[in-house]
Amino acid sequence: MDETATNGLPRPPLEPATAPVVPERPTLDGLEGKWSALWAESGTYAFDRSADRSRVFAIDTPPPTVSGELHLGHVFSYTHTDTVARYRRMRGHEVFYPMGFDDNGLPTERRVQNYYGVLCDPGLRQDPSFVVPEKPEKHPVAISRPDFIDLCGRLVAEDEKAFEDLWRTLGLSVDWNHTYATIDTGARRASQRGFLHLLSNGHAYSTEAPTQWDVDFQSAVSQAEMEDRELPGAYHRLRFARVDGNGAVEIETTRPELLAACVALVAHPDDARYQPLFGTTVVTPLFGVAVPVLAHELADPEKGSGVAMICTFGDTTDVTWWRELSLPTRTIVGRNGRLKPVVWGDPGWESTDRTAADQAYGEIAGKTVAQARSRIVELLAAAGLMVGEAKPITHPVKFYEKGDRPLEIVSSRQWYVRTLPLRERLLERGRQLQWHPPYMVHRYEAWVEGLNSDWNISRQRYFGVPFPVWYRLNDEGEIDHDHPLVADESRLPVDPSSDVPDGFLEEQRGLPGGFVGDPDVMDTWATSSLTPQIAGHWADDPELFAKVFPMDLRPQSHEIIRTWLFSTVVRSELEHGSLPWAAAAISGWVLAPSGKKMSKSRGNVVTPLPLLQTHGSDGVRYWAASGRPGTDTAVDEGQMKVGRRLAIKILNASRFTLSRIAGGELPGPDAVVAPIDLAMLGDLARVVDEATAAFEGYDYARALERTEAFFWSFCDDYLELVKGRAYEDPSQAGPASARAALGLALSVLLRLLAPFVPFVTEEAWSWWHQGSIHRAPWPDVTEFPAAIVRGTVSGPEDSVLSVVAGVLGAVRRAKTTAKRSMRAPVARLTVVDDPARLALLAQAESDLRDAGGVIDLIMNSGPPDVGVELGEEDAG
RNA sequence: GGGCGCAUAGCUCAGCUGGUUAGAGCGCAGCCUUCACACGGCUGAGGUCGGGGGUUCGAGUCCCUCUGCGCCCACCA
Repeated sequence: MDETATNGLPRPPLEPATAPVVPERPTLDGLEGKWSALWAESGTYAFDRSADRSRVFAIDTPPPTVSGELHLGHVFSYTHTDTVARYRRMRGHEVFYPMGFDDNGLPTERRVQNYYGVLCDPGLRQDPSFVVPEKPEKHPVAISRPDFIDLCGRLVAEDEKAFEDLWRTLGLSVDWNHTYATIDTGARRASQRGFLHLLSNGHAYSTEAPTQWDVDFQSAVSQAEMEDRELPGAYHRLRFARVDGNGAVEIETTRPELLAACVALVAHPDDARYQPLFGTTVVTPLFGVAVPVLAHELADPEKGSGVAMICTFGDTTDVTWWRELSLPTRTIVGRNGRLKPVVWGDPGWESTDRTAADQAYGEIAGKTVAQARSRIVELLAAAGLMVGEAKPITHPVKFYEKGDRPLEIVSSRQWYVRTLPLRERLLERGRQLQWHPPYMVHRYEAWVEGLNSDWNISRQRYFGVPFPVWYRLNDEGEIDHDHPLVADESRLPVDPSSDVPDGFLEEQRGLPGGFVGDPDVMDTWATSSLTPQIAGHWADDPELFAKVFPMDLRPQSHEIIRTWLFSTVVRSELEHGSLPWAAAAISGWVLAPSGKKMSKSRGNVVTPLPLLQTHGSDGVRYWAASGRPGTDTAVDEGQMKVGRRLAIKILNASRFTLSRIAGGELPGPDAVVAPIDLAMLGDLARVVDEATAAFEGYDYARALERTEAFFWSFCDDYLELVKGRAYEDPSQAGPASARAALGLALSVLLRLLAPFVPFVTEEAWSWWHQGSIHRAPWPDVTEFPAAIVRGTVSGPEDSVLSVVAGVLGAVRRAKTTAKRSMRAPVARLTVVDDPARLALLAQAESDLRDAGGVIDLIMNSGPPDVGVELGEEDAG
């Protein structure tokens, strides 16, 4: 049975059917528990690493964030991937389908702090006597980073168990021998190894630079983690006096509190109004700092008065101006979001009126940005330095996507990956990737083209992967950032807060002439950008990694194209010089039943477990698989009910079909000779072709739609038409044809449906087969009767089946109109049609008589019409 | 401001390279109960495809334009 399928891979063997053993009353109840346990026990989805590389289909499964619960969106998109995985497995691929858990990062860190009542102090040494607090203390206990990470690990282990249970209930065909967590040893090793390679190849660097900073989280934030929010603000018009005494320059600003950080004014070089001012000097109001008036193209003559004040740093434009115009640094906003103390008169803080400056600044020092803003406006107004009233506006302000207060730009030391020089190569890689749906490539391209800074990968947090580097301290105790001491790869993973660099002793930590560890951890994307390497055991199992990388498929949602997909492409390009996968399948979002996006703040998040219990896993999967690739889909319990009904129908139709073919040997495909049987199988063969083509393009929804439509017509019409004939003497050609066709159709249909409704198809399959349907071969045209293989069966337009089904429909309509039972006999059926169609009808005349209860059948040539005369029902 | 996507029966959506009277499911209405399935079956009534223009023998299906919705990006003066 080891045939080669059209994709060049050996087909899995199709076990011959066994004598059917069908339960009296089939039920969906308990199928999830029964089959998920059996699949686990028999390793149905275990990856065979001895498989040839060409057979491997590897999936870069998205690791869900473990903080909190899985929601229906997860069920939705993971089902999509699972249908593809199951299809690939049946087509002869050895599917590498791991599962990860994203437990690295801020959300986990916050939960641990609250759950255990602890705070991480990276300055502390690991305490060997540390015990897990039973209850959170009133005041948080400070603990070392290794102990903190240990607690994080404990907490997420519980979540991960719950996740795995849900995934098994849903029927994901994941290989549970291949799991990882983004904070586990393997992930830390891979992250640190990847980082060291970036460092040694010159792709990573650290520098002190203006950094987007969340003042609450006290951490840097990368471009990808930022979002705009519309916030009310106001334009304040301020007057800067010219030092030559020739009047004043008026500027407009939404951030008057940064006046003390002003380092220049700027206008567009072509702006005639300000050209005479370029090169002159003005003085800041209140603080009396002399600043130049400069020209730069980014200044917009249309905005405000056409002149902007450049502060260090109000926004990213300020950073650009500061860099390109080589301006001095005069920062006043601290990392805590409050205004830092400043001594006017010190170098860099020269003022024409030191006393006034001190007095004004004293009013705002120590205040938050928002508080300082109101106060400074009062001071300006009181001093008559504001022109007119503030003009309220609404404008976009940058936030950390998880943050509550606007980002500030502070100066700090960070690690960066050089992505800006890669733009062209990354665009090329984007074009090489197969996108499903194809238009999703635009999101990637827009992002790459819009990159305006290198990728900041360091975060000032604790629960994350530490940078595997230390720094020497000179004799004055100053840190030498330019010559990091790196860990040897064989030692990874290391934690520089507790591990010691080679050649040093723990006693030298923090002392002049000694060393300090890098205090930061990596951005969560710096780790998750390596999911193919982590899942494939790049750092510790090169043989496995060679089998699975580059992977075949990255499934993910569209909103993280700019983060996860992008960063994975970057890392793969820099580490391996290749794409990380051949294709990316982008799923849409699940919307609340109202059609709105689900979010915790809206309180419309739908949890999956009750739905799985109510509609069954197959029912929920059916709903999920009906959602087109890349399309946002609303939660629809109606669709789940339909899915459940389909599952029940599969059980009953299988049972019924098996009752017809039971008893005696099932004839092979070439026993199918009756025209109507061949017509049905011809239709089915086309469905196989369509479903296969759809799956090849990752269009699982289309595959399901075609298969399901056929299945219902199979039940409604074909089964009704042949159920009588199939019961007749099996040694006769007619009954043998029906039985062979029924057996083949059921086998093919169950296999076509298996990726979508794995539980019910496995159940029905088990009634007449050994082994799992999920390791059976995907249906193939070679299984069909030779007549169909050669394509001699006509299309659905004029098939025996379609003509007969049409007449059967007319008979049913007549019975319904007459309010009679479907079992009512038809005394006389008169079919008028053209001779060709009548000839087709004649080929299935006895099946039609059986199914319709037809006594007399008259066929006349003429304009199409069906006349039905109902008879009296037998008393008996 | 730029880009992408979507607008087809009451609802959720199919309709692939343009071709006979536009499809499905849900919902709705009616009918049929024990011989696969009431966790059911059968039948039916509902759209002229967001508006306008164009190409074509022919357009829901291609082009232009307008409108509405959603998303992504953009230098917050």
